[in-house]
Amino acid sequence: MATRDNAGLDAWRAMLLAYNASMRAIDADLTRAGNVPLTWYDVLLELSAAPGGRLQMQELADRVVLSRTRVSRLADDMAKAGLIYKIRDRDDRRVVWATLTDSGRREFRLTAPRYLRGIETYFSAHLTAAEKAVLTTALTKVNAAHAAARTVPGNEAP
Amino acid sequence: MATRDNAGLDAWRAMLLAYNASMRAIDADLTRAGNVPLTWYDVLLELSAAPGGRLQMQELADRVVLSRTRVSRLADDMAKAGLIYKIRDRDDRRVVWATLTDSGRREFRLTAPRYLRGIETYFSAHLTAAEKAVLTTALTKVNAAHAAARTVPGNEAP
DNA sequence: CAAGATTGAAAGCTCAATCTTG
DNA sequence: CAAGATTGAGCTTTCAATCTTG
Repeated sequence: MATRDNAGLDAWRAMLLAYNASMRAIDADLTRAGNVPLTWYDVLLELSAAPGGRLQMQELADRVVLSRTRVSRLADDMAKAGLIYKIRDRDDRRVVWATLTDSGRREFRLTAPRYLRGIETYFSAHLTAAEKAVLTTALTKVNAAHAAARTVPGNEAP
Repeated sequence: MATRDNAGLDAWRAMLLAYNASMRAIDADLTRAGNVPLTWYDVLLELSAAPGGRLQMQELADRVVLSRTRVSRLADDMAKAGLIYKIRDRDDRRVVWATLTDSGRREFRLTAPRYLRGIETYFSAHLTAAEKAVLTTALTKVNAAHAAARTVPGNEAP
């Protein structure tokens, strides 16, 4: 028994291990080099990509792989470090905008190459072009399914 | 600039998101159903697969994706819950064996189907057979590289 | 009351230091 | 002194409760 569809399990197991090993190696390199931690980098990245270099806390949390709560504290720390600043919206005073400062932009430009090199060294270097392509399309489908599930929850407790 | 080799970065990004979304969904299902947390399940799994249902703390930590420290505490909690027991080796009294109890085996058999169903639902279901195969071979290569790096560190500080 | 965001308490996880045995 | 394992301290992350505004 239990010999049915090992393919899915094998793929899952491989991803689990690859993700953890690569992530730890990349993060260790960044830390060793005195760069900002990966979580901070992720925030800088998303803000850099956003129009005006700013994003609502809500949106930021959705883009970064962290809980809303965590992003709130993270943003406070980064604001204290001068990489971003937080400001309330004029019209809807419930929303808060996290905005990149010049210092934040500088830090992002400084860290990005190291981060990209880490991905290359610890991950991409071991893959062929065809494999990269398949990984991207396949895992993007998985993500799409989860994103759809978030939009249509439908299974809360009453 | 920076338009070179987006393929590796895209694949990385897709894996990051897919891993997190799937993992959270699977874990949430397990928790909601009153099963043991994923970390406990992983320990049960590795012990089940090990000859005699037992493993040194060291070996266990290597197989599970957690630090040695964490596994030590985890094993204590699981022992307190009666799922495993810890016992010193007779010959080399430095090593400790974590051993599955009957209760632990039962819990594993109970949780396994749910876990496998979670992987299927939140991950495998979105992939073709060909994609699963490529994911497995590709990511296994990544893992092999990291395993090799661990065996031959060679880059410590003096 | 609902939505956006933050805070308090607690669990998860890791690093460095320590204990014990070979 | 080195290897196996644990412990203390501290950071990270989350859940539930709270505050504020629409």
